[in-house]
Amino acid sequence: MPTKEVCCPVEVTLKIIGGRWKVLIIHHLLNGTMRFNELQRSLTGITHRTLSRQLREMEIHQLIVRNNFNEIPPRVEYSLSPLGHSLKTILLSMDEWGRKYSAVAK
Amino acid sequence: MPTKEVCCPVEVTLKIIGGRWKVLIIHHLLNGTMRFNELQRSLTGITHRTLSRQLREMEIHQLIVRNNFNEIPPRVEYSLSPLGHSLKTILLSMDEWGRKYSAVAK
DNA sequence: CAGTATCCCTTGGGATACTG
DNA sequence: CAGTATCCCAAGGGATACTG
Repeated sequence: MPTKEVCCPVEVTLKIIGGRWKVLIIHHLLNGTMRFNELQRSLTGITHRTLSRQLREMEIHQLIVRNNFNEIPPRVEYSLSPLGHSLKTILLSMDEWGRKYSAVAK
Repeated sequence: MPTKEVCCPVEVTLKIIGGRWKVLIIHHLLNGTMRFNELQRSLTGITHRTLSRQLREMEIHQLIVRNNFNEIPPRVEYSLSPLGHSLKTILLSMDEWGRKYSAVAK
């Protein structure tokens, strides 16, 4: 497999929301706009370097909107785009299944 | 982060179905029982070593049932457990979102 | 406050050869 | 047919220091 072709739509979605943090970031942004450090404090354990990269990827994938106020001290706000917000259904399904799994399996 | 604690149910689900192949395996098994080589032929590009490991993990997670007929030549069939089958909702949501994403974004 | 720049380490998964 | 055993590599992400 030289090129990792992704053919299936399910795979596309997994590519976009996969990884350690993205779903958590989306989860927090579902409640509204948040600033960078505010997000970092919510996502216990994430480094600002990682948060920075995750947010940029999600911005490129058009899931979130970055609003830089160009103030001193800096102020940048992140919010979900309509596309990002439309992931809510999947997140809810995953939340529900995760609870069931934790209750049923082991 | 010495221990990668997973607190959120959404994260639990992502842990279980994340990775390159699991959703595809589930997708194929939704149509019914399949044998090992049959699965490998369907999942273009996967090596038997990787398929073997993915299936074992999914068996441990109780998503699939492994049925070894103890015949010569060997015959092993894999099918979804009820728990595994209950992921169908999520897969469908992800499929739908993936299609929309591919149509909308870029 | 909101980031970049380096460096490093773990993990997922591929290639290939061998086995009951 | 249905695997296991070795070996290897790239990518994700953590730790830390620095910056506008």
